[in-house]
Amino acid sequence: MIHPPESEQILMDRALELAGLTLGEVSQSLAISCPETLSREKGWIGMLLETCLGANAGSKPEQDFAHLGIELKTIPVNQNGKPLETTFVCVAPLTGIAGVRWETSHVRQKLSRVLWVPVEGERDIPVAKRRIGTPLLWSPSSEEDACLRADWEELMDWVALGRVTEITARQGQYLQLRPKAANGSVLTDAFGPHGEPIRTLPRGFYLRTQFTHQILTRYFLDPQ
DNA sequence: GCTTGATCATAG
DNA sequence: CTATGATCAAGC
Repeated sequence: MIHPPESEQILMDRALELAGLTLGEVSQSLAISCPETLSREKGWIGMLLETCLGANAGSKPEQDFAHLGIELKTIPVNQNGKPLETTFVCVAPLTGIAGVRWETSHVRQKLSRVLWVPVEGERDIPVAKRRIGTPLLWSPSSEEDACLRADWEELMDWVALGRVTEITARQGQYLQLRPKAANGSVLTDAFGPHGEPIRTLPRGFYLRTQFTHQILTRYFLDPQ
């Protein structure tokens, strides 16, 4: 077990050391077997990187590096550095949301500071041969924060009005709401349009690829 | 080709 | 079931 990094700089140094390595090389050094495909282990890359960077493994509802206030996100990209998938942020609260505000929302807290680690994600590259890219530490700009807030407020308004089942992934410029469950039979509590209790699929907030692409692009074109 | 809706593994 | 980690794959 690798111990948690004592500082942001140490975390970045560790992440930088991984840049250029393949997932096969990294997993082998940790004696972890690398799957042929991610179809049955969709979170494998994220777990692998958590292990090498010393994140507190497990399913605790807090940031990966809570003592540093940093969340780790691996992101699959193509050869041009363009994200291939949306990025899951957190589960959306469907009950007990009276009084929830953007400022104290889980979305904003999770995204307050993120260590993005791009990883080659094209499916024609064997998992073991996919290379890890240059990491980048990001916090939302005031513009990005405002955009996310607008999307979040619209989506949460619909939830508050009992319209969660009407929400589509087409809503939200950068932040969308989609199912987040093991399968279609998983149900959670929510409220319908007349305030009546209903059972519906759990939903999660996801960042569109356009948004994460901007983050990666901004960093490489306009480093701080 | 890209997005939306559906789904997979694991821990507690 | 809910939390963590996400990608799959049908359909537009």
